[in-house]
Amino acid sequence: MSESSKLMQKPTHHNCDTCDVRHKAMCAAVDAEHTDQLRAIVSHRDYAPGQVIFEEGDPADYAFNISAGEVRLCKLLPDGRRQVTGFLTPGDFLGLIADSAYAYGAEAIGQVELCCIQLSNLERLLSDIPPVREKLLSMSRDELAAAQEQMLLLGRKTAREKIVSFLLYRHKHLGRTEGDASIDLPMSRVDIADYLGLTIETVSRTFTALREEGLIELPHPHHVIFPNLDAVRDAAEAG
Amino acid sequence: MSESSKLMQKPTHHNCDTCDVRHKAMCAAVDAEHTDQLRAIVSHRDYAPGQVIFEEGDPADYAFNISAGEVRLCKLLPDGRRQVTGFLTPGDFLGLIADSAYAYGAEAIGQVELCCIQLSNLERLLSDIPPVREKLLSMSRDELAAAQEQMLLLGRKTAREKIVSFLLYRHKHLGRTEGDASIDLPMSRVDIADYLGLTIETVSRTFTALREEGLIELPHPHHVIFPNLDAVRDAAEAG
DNA sequence: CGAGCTGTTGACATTGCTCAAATTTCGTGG
DNA sequence: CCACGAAATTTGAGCAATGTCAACAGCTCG
Repeated sequence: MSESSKLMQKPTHHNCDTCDVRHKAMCAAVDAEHTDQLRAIVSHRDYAPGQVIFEEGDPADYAFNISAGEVRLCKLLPDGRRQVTGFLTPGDFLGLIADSAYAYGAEAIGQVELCCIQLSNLERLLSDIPPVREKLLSMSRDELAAAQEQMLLLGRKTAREKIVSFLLYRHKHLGRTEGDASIDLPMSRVDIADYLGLTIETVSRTFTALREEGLIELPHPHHVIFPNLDAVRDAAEAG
Repeated sequence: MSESSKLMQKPTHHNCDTCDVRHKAMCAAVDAEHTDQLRAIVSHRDYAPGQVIFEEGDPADYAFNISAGEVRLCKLLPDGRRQVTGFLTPGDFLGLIADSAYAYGAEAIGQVELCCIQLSNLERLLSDIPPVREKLLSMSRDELAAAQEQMLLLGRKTAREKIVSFLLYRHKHLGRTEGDASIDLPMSRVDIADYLGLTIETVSRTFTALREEGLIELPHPHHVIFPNLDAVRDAAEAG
């Protein structure tokens, strides 16, 4: 199924101590005393835009943490219809395993850096350092809550509400600085459509409609400015 | 928000040793030596059909295991639109917590029996018996994989495919005996519609269409017979 | 400068929704 | 066991949101 893993660029070693996302990632639960053990078992890999990290159903050998860039998770139907089940950002854990195979495919959106851990090593880490398992459990709890929220969006929100919810989510969780009322959308319209259960045309038309109403500005298809954040919040669920 | 928890019927004590679902539930990871500890902290409660177990946003004090019956998980939009994010069956864990509040509401579908554990006790159990944390992690992995699958269904499948996938899922996971090509649907059409992101009319019409095509028999709205399981499987994702 | 990709816009088709009414099921009491 | 009323389900007719197909525009890269 996947030659993809062989296409990975060659491993490079980075330093866990200076890792930008250490505080957000699973590794935050590794105390100073075990950092050597952690450093010994992780490696780093870079991916080019669009590159496949692994495909759904591939035998799972590694788990990953996102160090930089953004990753899309995809599930496919036999006829090619695609659902993007999530976008991962730095600090997120990557590698949901069901029956020792990946439960979704993962692809780099832009340039991506991953921190890789072989599963056998991860399991040893989990038994050696109880807080890591706790951290992982708490992270999957959060992920599950996010999945429930996404089901509500997919099943019951209108196209407009889907787009607005998506934009607000990005702003809330990935806003650069406190006062910055703007967000980047590194992914394509196809990715957004497949994430929200829409077509690219509907996504595009909805962006245009929101722009014409003055709810957003679109200086560039991948950058959104909110002139009035509260007005956008009103549009999210109030119909 | 919720007077519901006060409406619970009075706790009764059952025996963990004779528990029907012990092998499927979280408790399976509790070894014989710790069963006393387990028995000491669990209680049982019964719920009548339709009764609210807890609501989304309620402060979370208890976690549950389903002992008998079926439970629906619900999320609501301010205007009343509802998404059923899952149906839980005996052995399932209930009580996803985000920020010390329940992430969804839970309601009994038919008569339900729950095994209840106070969260503080559950946490003690988790630290005392490492395999329990492992089991819980593995259960939430499964749940997350199921959630991804449901996103694919909600975002990309047609009404017909949604219904067929739903029926096949029930058959695969809840079929009574090996050869039994029939399933029960204890929940209402409203529940099914809200689970699949459809309206009750569409659900009903789709059932009728499947019946007229001979793919299913409907001796009763809550019982489905599959005269030819393979034909149904073909209809699931092949468009 | 032209090819190709991504995004936008337009015209039309269709799935699934809305509103309304008929029918079946089910609980209750006689 | 049967009758009655309420609730759940099914069916019908028309409609609207969103999808499909097609053309066009803007940008990037060679």
